[in-house]
Amino acid sequence: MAKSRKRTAATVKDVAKLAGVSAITVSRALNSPDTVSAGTLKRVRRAIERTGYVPNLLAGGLRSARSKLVAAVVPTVAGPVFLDTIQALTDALDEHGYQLMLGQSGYRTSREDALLHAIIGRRPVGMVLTGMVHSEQGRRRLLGAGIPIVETWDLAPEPIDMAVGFDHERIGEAVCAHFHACGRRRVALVSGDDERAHRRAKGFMRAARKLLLRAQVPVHWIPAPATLAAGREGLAQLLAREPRIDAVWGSSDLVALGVLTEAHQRGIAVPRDLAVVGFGDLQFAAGVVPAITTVRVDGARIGRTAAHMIIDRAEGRDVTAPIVDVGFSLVVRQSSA
Amino acid sequence: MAKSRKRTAATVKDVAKLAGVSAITVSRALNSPDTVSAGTLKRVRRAIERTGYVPNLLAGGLRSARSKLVAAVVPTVAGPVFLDTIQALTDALDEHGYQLMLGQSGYRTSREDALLHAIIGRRPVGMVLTGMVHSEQGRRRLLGAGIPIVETWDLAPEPIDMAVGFDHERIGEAVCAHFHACGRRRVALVSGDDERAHRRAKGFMRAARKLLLRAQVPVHWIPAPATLAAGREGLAQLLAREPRIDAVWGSSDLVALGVLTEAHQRGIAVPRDLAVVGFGDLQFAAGVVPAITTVRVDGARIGRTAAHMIIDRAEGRDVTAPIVDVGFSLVVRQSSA
DNA sequence: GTGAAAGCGCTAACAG
DNA sequence: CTGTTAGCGCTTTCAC
Repeated sequence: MAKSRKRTAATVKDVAKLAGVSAITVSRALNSPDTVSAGTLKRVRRAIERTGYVPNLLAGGLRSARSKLVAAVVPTVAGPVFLDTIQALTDALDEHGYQLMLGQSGYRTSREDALLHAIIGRRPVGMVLTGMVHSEQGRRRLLGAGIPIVETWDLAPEPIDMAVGFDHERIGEAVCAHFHACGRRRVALVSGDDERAHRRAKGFMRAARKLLLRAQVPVHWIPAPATLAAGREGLAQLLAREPRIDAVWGSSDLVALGVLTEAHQRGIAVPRDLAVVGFGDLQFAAGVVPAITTVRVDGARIGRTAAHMIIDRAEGRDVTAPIVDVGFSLVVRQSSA
Repeated sequence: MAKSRKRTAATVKDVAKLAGVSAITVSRALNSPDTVSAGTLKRVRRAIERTGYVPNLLAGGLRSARSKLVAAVVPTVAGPVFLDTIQALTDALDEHGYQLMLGQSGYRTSREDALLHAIIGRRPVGMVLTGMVHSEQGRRRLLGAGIPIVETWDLAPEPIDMAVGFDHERIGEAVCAHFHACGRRRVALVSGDDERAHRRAKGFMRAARKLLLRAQVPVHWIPAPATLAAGREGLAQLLAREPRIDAVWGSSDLVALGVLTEAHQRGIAVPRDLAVVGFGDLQFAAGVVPAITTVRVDGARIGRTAAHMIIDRAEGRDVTAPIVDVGFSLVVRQSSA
């Protein structure tokens, strides 16, 4: 073979030459096959097959200003919280020919800015944010990018653009109300100290004042990441301060499992002596003994909804409901009676 | 303002005009600041600030054929197995100014091909694959793309290009040897039926024949995703077939926790009557009671190593060790004595 | 140290 | 239904 076909990837021109048509016809055969005659289509397709041509979407995106790339930023992928959302997001995007670019902000504001810069430079058609954008410069950059933005996992009071999530404070209220309904009065919290957990705790405490007439709710704060061990430690610390607590809410099921484990070790009967509730409905929550009462949020729905919002806007359709509350459900199991 | 600066993003030209230099000088100020005089640099930087210019990396990548985009494909992100790898990968790439594009192959061969097509079209500088590429066409496409490829989580016998992972069969042997050392003879498996789990099971059985002189090891296969409930069911099924088993290996810690739970419910003492081992060293494994003996794999190291392999090759450096075995460790805890 | 011209691979716009 | 021309925004030459 005279020409080394290996050195550089095939382009529209190569395909066009082989098929005996012009470059634009190849482009059309790919992007709007019905505007091309059946015969030509067949010849182009064969040429594509032969050359192993894969269209350079960078070039196409540059010209058409449609990159079919959607960016998502999460604080961290490790930690099972955002998984369902990411999975559903990826799947929904994929179904429509879009691709996901993933970034981790890592709970640090410092890198947030550099990350946004790197992402915006790739001209995604939209962005999905989980966790707030903290810096003012960051918000300005995003606004300036002029692309659809969906904030998730939190119903921001003033979203940059669109939002799909739920009300963390109301979850706190609901859990407290559940404890109240179970006849618990000496409630306590073992909670992570990220922003969303804080808001859930805030809702819980507000309800505690109203329903349980308790001004003070003992809280043991744990640093990220929330682990089972932190849950065990949390219960131990709480009991040291308040031996008579009768209900504990953990900020994740992992924490709740830790509380359960520690209670078991100390011979504290759950739910008789201590009611325990978690958050997230992680895979093990329903299966352990006692099964963990928890709060379930439809993470997959959040991801799917976010994907469709971005795609709709990217393709020029209006998004009728730019703020979606997916709600939550309290799943009552054995650990709280 | 006469010209609407909002409608379309600022380009090099806008910045150049404002700074009173040519476009190429702006480019140089950004990509090789030391080739530009200090005064010019300052003026360009101010102009960038003022215009809110964010370089279009698509255009740059098109021209320079360097996209600074790395693609990763995992079967699924939900399921905590690949998380550490993805996290470390994202972080390591980010540190070097690279971005991650994430795809899910979803264990289905059908979509694998379309996914590869969509990815290659974006001309990433490299790809990280988790789980094998099954179709022949897929392998050809990858080879044809001519970019560095790292296969992870498995030491493929004949990697497409590079590989970083561990030997699943040897893990199976190690677990079986551990059971043997604990004096267990009537061993059994509760295993997922994906390819990697199969290989671990294969190694286990080979060792069982040698060490325990058992030709047959009872196995309960469970469909993906592996859940705690499946683990409970698994032990129940195994006991129905073989009431006298004294050791069970679950293909994930979640499955092992299910086995533990079911054992507890039936009054089977662990580890006295039944030794239980898991896989993955998930977050809860060390904290539950009894703590779960498990196999730990350094997922983060896999991700970091893969990232560096890709970056090295992308930047023209040689990768001295294109196949890296990160090994594994058996973490012995209370659930097996 | 700086600039002008050319072109990466593709598709929008306008013919025919 | 198909082709020609131009240009997306940047960076690689090659000049000065």
